[in-house]
Amino acid sequence: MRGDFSKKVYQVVRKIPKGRVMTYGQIARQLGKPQAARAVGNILHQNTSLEIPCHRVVNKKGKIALRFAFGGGKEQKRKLLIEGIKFKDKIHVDLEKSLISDN
DNA sequence: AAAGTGACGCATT
DNA sequence: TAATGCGCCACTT
Repeated sequence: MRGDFSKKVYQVVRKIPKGRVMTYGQIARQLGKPQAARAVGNILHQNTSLEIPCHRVVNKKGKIALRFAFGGGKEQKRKLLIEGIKFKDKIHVDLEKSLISDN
């Protein structure tokens, strides 16, 4: 986590409440860089810190990260289920229920 | 310093 | 509706 952008990303991710999720794009937009969704994912991928609830970040379709840092997507899913987040299928969370609104 | 990478997302087929 | 293409951007080599 060298750059400023990383810090901002972590800052936002830390604020995601338990039981809710955000998309990479939302985070990018919230940081004023609507085109940086991919970079956000990249940064979270590198993140190994357990302090940051990066499991609460999914892509726009609600798909979890299959190559999650520890234990792959199954670990991410496990964490989300523990928080009560509902899944539409094996790899997609139910965004209608848990996605944080943009405003 | 240039080129490669990918936990993305939108447009186009 | 599913596949593919491709621009984007922080980070690593």
